[in-house]
Amino acid sequence: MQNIRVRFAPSPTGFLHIGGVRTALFNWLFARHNGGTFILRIEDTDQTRSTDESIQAILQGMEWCGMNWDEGPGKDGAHGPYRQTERLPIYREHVEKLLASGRAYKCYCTPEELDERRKAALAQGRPPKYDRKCLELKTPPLEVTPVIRFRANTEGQTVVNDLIKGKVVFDNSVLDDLIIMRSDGWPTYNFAVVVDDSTMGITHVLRGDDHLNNTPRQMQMYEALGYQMPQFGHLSMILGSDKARLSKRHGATSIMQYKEMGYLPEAMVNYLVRLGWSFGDQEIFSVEEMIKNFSLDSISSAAAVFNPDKLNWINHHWINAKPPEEIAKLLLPILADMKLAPPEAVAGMREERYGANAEDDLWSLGRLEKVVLAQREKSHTLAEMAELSKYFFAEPEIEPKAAEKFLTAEIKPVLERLMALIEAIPDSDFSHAELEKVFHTVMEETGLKMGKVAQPVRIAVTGGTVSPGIYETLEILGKEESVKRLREAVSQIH
RNA sequence: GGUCCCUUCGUCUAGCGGUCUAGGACGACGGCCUCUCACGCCGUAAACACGGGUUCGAGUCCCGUAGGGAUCACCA
Repeated sequence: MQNIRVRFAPSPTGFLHIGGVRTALFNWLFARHNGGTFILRIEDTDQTRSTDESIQAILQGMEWCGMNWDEGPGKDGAHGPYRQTERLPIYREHVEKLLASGRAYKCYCTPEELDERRKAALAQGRPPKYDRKCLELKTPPLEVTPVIRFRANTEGQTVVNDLIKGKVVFDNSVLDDLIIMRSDGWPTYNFAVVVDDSTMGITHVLRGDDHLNNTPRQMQMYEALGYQMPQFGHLSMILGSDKARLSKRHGATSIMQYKEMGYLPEAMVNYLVRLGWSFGDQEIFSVEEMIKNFSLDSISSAAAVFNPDKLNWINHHWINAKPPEEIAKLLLPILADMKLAPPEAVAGMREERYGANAEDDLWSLGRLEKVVLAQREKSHTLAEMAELSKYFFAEPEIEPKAAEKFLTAEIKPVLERLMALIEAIPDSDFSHAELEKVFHTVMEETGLKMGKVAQPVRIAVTGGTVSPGIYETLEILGKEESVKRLREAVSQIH
């Protein structure tokens, strides 16, 4: 079998989009499954819209998702360069070839003229195709810098044997002579992709199905250039809840926004791979499982609606499946962003000195891990986990409604007794087991049930009615802090 | 508007002519568990867009219709 070479070719005109990530992912999985080569190419011929910032965002996004490229920016291969702006001589050379063979010609029509004629055609109900005015032009106007057009074959049909959509037939009469090089000397998309994909030895072009209509014209260029045709596969789009193409108004669309909201790359990739691809009834996939089982023929050809609820569920799964220590390391910067941890704590962690010493350090890795263990089953995102864990890192404010209901005069002596018993626990033995004994003692003495005792304590130490198990909560807070908060709460009861 | 693509529960999907009284998952609802919230477990409701063919037999093949999407730039 031939060595498979695929590519992801984003244009750096914004942030890396969720849809782009899925396209990249399918290419990457296809390459990895088949032991092929995955290439990252930057399509930045539109100088007015491309930015270096966007390139960085793309590289970051790819790296965060764990999609490594074999050739591309920072990874030179035999087929570079991998930025279109660095490939100008290659495009020029190919244009010359087409000009020489008569498959391309210069066109002196101005954008204004073209626009006018397009509108006129549309008004008369005719397709707005270029009229080939300049094809046989004898005396070119000197004051106009020409563009180069590809001379399309408008006879017969072009058949795309698409890997995903199946056989798609186009009448060549729908094609027109499109511009392949602009007056500023830069190639346009349809031409640049063909040149790049051929010269980079791409064997399979897997891209969004918004490109399906471009395929017949690109196929003609392969022919005209004498290049071997790759196989095409067109992936369906990702839609928003209203079935319109996913965009900002549906919420976050940049992959790095998801990182900031506390989604794990494992979850994003897992969610995205299941959007349009399936493997029996399996929902949860590790990257290894995806690579092992990935196949083009189980890709759906229908568009899929992006569902945040399911993403949350998958993220929840991976938060619980990943080692707590790693989650703890990811949680800390988020706490810092929320002003619940000092920047030094984050810096300390990066230096790996962190958590080695102080037991009383609120942000030690060990303590953070306990928080993770206590909160992860109720967290859909790391941001949510941080939000739920506020009271472990700062004094809580007690919710008035909860205080009114649970911190009553009747419960005051119970809390006082409990506090005394907690204080009597030796520092060295302040554990789940000892706390349990204390609670049971109080319950026996008072005849109260667990719920009657636990809930006031919970409110006293966390400020609210929701927290992990009360023993875990107190243990994480530590003896001193627990007693302090209880005392404070009791003193508020009159 | 032309061309192209798509159409199974609200959503992601299984299904590749008989095993479909259509399966799984998210979400919803109900219950169990329980110190709160969750998790977990059990259960319920929920779909083959419509109409014609082909066939002994169609969710599965073909053709229409409808609906949705994409595309028609000196953007990619």
